[in-house]
Amino acid sequence: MTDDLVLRRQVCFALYTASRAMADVYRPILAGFGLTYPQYLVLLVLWEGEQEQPPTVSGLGARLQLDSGTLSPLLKRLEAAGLVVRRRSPADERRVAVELTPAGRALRGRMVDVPRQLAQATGLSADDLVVLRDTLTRITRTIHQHKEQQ
Amino acid sequence: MTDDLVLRRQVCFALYTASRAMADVYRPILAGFGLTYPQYLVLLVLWEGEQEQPPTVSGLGARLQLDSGTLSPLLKRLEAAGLVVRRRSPADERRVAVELTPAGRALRGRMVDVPRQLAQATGLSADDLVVLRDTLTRITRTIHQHKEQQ
DNA sequence: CGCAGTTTAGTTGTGTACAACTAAACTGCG
DNA sequence: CGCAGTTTAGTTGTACACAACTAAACTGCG
Repeated sequence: MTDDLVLRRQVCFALYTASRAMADVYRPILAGFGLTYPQYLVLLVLWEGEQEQPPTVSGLGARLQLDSGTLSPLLKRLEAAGLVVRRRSPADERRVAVELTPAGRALRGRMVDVPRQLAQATGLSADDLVVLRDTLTRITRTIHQHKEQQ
Repeated sequence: MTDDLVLRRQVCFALYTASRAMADVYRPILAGFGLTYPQYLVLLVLWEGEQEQPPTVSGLGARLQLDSGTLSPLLKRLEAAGLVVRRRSPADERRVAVELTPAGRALRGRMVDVPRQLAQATGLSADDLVVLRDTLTRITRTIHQHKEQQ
């Protein structure tokens, strides 16, 4: 059916628009901390792993589904902002460990309220957000699994 | 609770990742037609409005939630590809109408199978895709409505 | 040990996104 | 009519994304 080539029927359009609408909500909140949306995601990963070994660039990439072409300049900017340092691994000099600075660690404390602010700014209930998140996570996993099977 | 600052709990991350995973599925399919994902969305709008007046740049922007900073260079590339022409409105010379060329119209016929290919490539059922799309559309509308109320 | 093949981070080039700005064209009020 | 204010598309600058490539470092097989 040629009717399928209609904008409002496309899942891609729905996802694309929803993702940018959500980014619009985050942007002003994160701008208050001098961060972009992907930079915030990198910091979330680093804050999570505080007791473990600091992740490498490719480790961050595996977590966020981003390659070095995106992460290298992004990390350079986080380093310039004084939030992280990059250190070549002595054991394997191809690897670069990304570590939080004291300022990067301290930033977490100032951002604990961000998830609540976000939920408030979207006008969505906590339950709605949880259902949406879980649906999306399932969909993403399905796509990735299906890709690997080819 | 500081636990909220955990990657997998963030709706932004779920949306961001799902959107890019879906783009990964579309990319090779659209590349076969020499198109990017946003270029395809612009064509969907143009194909839909074939009997009406051709939309202006801002009309396309309203439909896709994109501004001239994004659309102007994108349309320039579609024009270079021979798929659209841009024409200053004689009645109001600020406006630029975006029209399909015969090649742009013909492309639709060659792309009728794309939605089916996509559904196949995601490994999701038609029902899953419909539910996802409707959930996302609802969420996006909620965010936009909430923003206007401020 | 030696070296082909792989892994890793970074660079380059293209194409979005979006904020801030510009310039041209229109509108309406006095 | 005249011009302040608005609308419209385009430009500039910054920051992702991602493909393709590069160079350095490691690995394992012969």
